[in-house]
Amino acid sequence: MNAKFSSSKENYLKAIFHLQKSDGVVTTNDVANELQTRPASVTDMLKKLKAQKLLLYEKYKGFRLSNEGRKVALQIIRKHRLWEYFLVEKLNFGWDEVHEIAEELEHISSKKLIDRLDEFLGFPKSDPHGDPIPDSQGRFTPAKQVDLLNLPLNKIGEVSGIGDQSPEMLELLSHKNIALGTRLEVKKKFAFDNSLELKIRNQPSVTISEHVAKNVFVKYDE
Amino acid sequence: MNAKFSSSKENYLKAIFHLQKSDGVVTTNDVANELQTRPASVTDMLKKLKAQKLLLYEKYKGFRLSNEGRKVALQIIRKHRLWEYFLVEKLNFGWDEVHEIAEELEHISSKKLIDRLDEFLGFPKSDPHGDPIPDSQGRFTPAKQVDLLNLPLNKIGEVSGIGDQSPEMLELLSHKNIALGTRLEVKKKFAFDNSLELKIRNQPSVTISEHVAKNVFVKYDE
DNA sequence: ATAAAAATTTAGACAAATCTAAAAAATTAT
DNA sequence: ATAATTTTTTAGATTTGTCTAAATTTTTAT
Repeated sequence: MNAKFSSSKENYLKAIFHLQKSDGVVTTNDVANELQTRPASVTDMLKKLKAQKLLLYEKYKGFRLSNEGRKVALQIIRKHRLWEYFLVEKLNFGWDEVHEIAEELEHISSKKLIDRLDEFLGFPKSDPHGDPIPDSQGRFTPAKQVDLLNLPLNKIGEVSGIGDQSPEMLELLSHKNIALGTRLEVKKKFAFDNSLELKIRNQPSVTISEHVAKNVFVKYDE
Repeated sequence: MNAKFSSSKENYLKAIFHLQKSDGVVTTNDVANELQTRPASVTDMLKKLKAQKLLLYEKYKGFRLSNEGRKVALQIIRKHRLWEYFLVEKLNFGWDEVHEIAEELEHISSKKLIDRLDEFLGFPKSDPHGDPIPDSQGRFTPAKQVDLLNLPLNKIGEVSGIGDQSPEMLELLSHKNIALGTRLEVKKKFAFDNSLELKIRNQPSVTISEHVAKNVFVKYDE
C-alpha cells in the first residue's frame, strides 16, 4: 500500500503536475528547466514513466499525467504541504525556510505516517504558503470564492476575478500590482470607510477602497 | 553543515557502529548479514568508506569506524531515536511499529530540523525502546545505575549487575528470565512488603521480593 | 515552401550500489 | 604442518539516473 516509486520519479511526477496546472501543455524543456536537469534525461524518464502507465506520452508529441500518475503526484504534494505545515506550526520554522526540508520529507513512504501527521495537525486545509492540502483521497476542499471585503483577515487569497473591468479599474490594479493569480492577505479593515490594507508577499502594504474591494474576487481555503 | 552521505553509506556506518558495540570486532560477513546484502557488496562499500576516511580498514584484516565515522553514525542514531520518540509520543504509534518508518526518516539531512525536533519533544534522553538518544554533539547522558527498588516506575532499565551471586539467587533469576543485559520495567511496587511486579518485553509479568530487588542493579536513562 | 532555428530524441558513457562466480587469503581441524 | 573449510576479495555484469554529443523531428521565419 506504500513505498512505490523512486524519489526521482516522484519529483518528475510532481513537476509535471505543477506544469500542467499553469500551462495545460507540458514540454520536455519545461520539465528539464523545472528540475534543473537536461532534456535528454527528461526523455529517458518519460519513457520509464510511460512504461509504468503513469504518463500518456508519444514521442515528439508532448505528454500529460495519466489518472494514476496524477494520483501519485497528489499524494506527494499532500506530504510536502503537511510537512511544511508541521515545520512552521510545530517546529517554529519560518515559511521561507521549509521548502527544501519538505522536498526531502515528501519522499518518506509510509501512508499511515502521513495520515497520523494530518490528524496530529488537525487536518489543516492549506499550507503556510496558502496552497491547499489534498486529503488522504487526493481531493482538495474546493476553494471558496468571495470579494475582498469578505476575505477573512490574514487568510491568503488568490485573485480569481475582477468585477468592474473598466480601464480605470485595471490601471489602478496594475499600479498596485494586483492581477489574476496574485496572492494577497487582508491585514487590516478600517470600519470608518471599509477601506482595506493588503499585503502581497515581498511588497510593501497597499490600501484600497471599499469600492475597489467589492470588485476583486479571490479564492481561499477555509 | 548538512547532507553528506548517501543513505546506503549511512546504513553501513550505523550497522558497523552497532556491531562494534556488541562484538568489539566486526567482520564482512557480520555486516552482510546485518544489512541483508552480499559480502562482496560489503567489501565494495568498505573501500569507499575508507577512501572517505570514515573507516579504518586493511583488506583481510578487519575494520572499525574512524572517529569521523563514529560521529556520523551517532548522528544517524540520534535522528532515528528522536523520530521514534516523535512517532510514539506525538503520533500515537505503538513502539513496535516505528522502527521501519524511522529507518527512512533518519536519512533526512537537515541538522536544524533534528535540533528543532529535539527541542519540540523536550530533549528526551531515551527512545521508546529505552535506548539512549545522543545529544546534538553525539554525547549520551551517562546512564544511572541503581538497584531495582530505586528504578522509577515504567522506566526501562537494563540489568547491569547482580549483588548476591549465590547459586540460589542465580537459579531464581534464570527461572524468571532475568540476566545481564535484560531490559525490564517496574510496573508496580507493593508498599506492604516492597515486592515488585516486573515486565520484560514479550513475557508475562513476574513478581520479585524486596530481597531480590536489592540485589539486581540496572542502568537507565533519566 | 523551404531554410534556419529550436526542441526532442537517440546513442553511447559514467557513477553508485548492487549482484554472481571465481580467486585469494585466513582459519580450522586433523 | 598441511589439507579442508570458511571468509574475504576481485572481476565483470546489471540497474537507475544522469550526462554529452550527435541525429531527428517540429516549429518558425522569410
